[in-house]
Amino acid sequence: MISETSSSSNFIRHIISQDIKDNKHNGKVITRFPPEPNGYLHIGHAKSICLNFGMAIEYKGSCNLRFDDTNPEKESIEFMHSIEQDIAWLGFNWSYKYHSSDYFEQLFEYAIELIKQGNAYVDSLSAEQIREYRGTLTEAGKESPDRNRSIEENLSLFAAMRQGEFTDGHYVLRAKIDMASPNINMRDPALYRIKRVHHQRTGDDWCIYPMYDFTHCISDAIEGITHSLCTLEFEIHRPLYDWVLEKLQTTTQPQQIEFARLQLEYTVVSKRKLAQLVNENFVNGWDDPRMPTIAGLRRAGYTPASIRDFCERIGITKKDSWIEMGVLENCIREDLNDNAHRAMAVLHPLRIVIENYPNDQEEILEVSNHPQKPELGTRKIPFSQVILIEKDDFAENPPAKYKRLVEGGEVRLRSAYVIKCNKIIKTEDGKIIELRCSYDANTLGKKPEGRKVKGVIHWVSEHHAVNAEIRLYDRLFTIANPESKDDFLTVVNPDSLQTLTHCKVEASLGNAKASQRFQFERTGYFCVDAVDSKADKLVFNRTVTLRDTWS
RNA sequence: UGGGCUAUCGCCAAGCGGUAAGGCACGGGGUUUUGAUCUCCGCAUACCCAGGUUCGAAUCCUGGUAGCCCAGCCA
Repeated sequence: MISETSSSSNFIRHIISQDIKDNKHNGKVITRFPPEPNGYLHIGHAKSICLNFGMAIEYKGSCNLRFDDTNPEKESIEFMHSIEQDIAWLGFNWSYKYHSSDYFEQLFEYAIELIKQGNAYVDSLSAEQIREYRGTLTEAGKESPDRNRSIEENLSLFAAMRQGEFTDGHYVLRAKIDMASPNINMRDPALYRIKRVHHQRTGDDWCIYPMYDFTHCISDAIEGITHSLCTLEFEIHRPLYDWVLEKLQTTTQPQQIEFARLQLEYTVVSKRKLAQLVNENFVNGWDDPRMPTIAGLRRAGYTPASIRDFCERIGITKKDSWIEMGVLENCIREDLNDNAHRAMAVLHPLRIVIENYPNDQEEILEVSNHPQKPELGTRKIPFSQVILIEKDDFAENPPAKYKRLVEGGEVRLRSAYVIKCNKIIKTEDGKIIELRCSYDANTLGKKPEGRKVKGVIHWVSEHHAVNAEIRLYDRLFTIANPESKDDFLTVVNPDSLQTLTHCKVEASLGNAKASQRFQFERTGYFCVDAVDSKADKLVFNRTVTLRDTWS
């Protein structure tokens, strides 16, 4: 279970702390995470999950998972499964799992209660008419001719609605509030609609389904939720939330509190847009490592702890804000820097023959898995006459301050010897295909005598290295706010994925397990792709690069 | 121009009448067999603007300005 150490507070903690002090809700804290099962969870949901479960943990309360499944047209069991999996992966345990549909019968009874009070009525206006009658932001709406239908008639009509005696959309149950309210949500909002759609859980039991505004507050009350945390766009619904509970005199009165939703630079989070990226093949599925979905982040190699850390760092406020990508990246770097084992992988191999190293010799070097953490153990790395280094780590015409290998220069092979480049071998058309070097046998684990060697580069033994495919991912969009474009697809980054199929990784990586994470020294953090990597065909995804203060 | 909400460093964010925390980013020094990590230092006389109250205001009052949200039988 996750324990929370909070660095700075936020307004929701203030409210909850005060409520506990006042013994409101008998000092209890019960929250809920209420996703609609109509899509995959994304990083924005992670913020809400961390908040709701986090408050419950911090205040020794509880948090329910509640599927808000009142619109069967868009929802499915598959989405429920993925949502549960993602929450569990993030490290949270719900106290109870509920569905709004569990309450359909009670909701129906509550609706009848409202009708009996004279606070709801069955309306025969069409959707278009209701829109016209609603008025505008600056003009009051006008009352429906059905508004003063008798309670008895409303009761029998509503019962008939449930019995399936009317076609879809023929009637709607509405709250009777105030058609002149400056808050449009209070202008007799719809409570129930007729919709003959098979529900994933209740099957064909119902042909009328309750609306969000009616369902959510009552569901909260039924579960004894104390603090109903939701995003800012529901703020304007709060008077309705409170109205319903007040009229119904529910035994508990949950308090709705709104916070600003997460906006992350270089990403898009709307379901429609995410679906478009998948359907039009800009990415390879909902769990593509470039997607801001939890599944995508997981496949990219993000850890649950790093995402929780991110959610804690960005804070909770009511202010619209944009979080820079660097914050998320910093969180995963910090985690992986501490915990990922180091390894060597050559992405763009360049062959080196060490001429003074016996060609039939082979050494097994014992190398630390983490330079600062000996407790993470060691691994064995073979060294031999022919090795592979990164193309970039040799320069025929080096830029200023270049400290890797140059002709006639020396460089340290990480965890091995210092070598000197004696000769460049080129093809007829001038391409460098090989380097002839010599090594200083007296530099294994010790500094070379009489000179300083600044550069350190990674390498693998050609004969022992394992083939791997490495996928280099970059941000999916070329501008910070893709939503600001009329067509966000025009700002998709064409270079967001670079697939390298001829990489060579050190032998120890041959038995890496699915999803295992590593730091490939000097190049970044990578994880074994959970879907495509096979024993005979390793695939690594780049989670994030190392910080680079040089280029 | 109806109503609701918001405004503190490039990006986040504490602060709740006693004289601007922290993180990310950025700049610079040190350590280093990863140009990584680690470490040290620097980074808002100032809190959207203008008045006012107060010994004292980012915090209270008044008046502005800007941004976001609401007219689904979506959530």
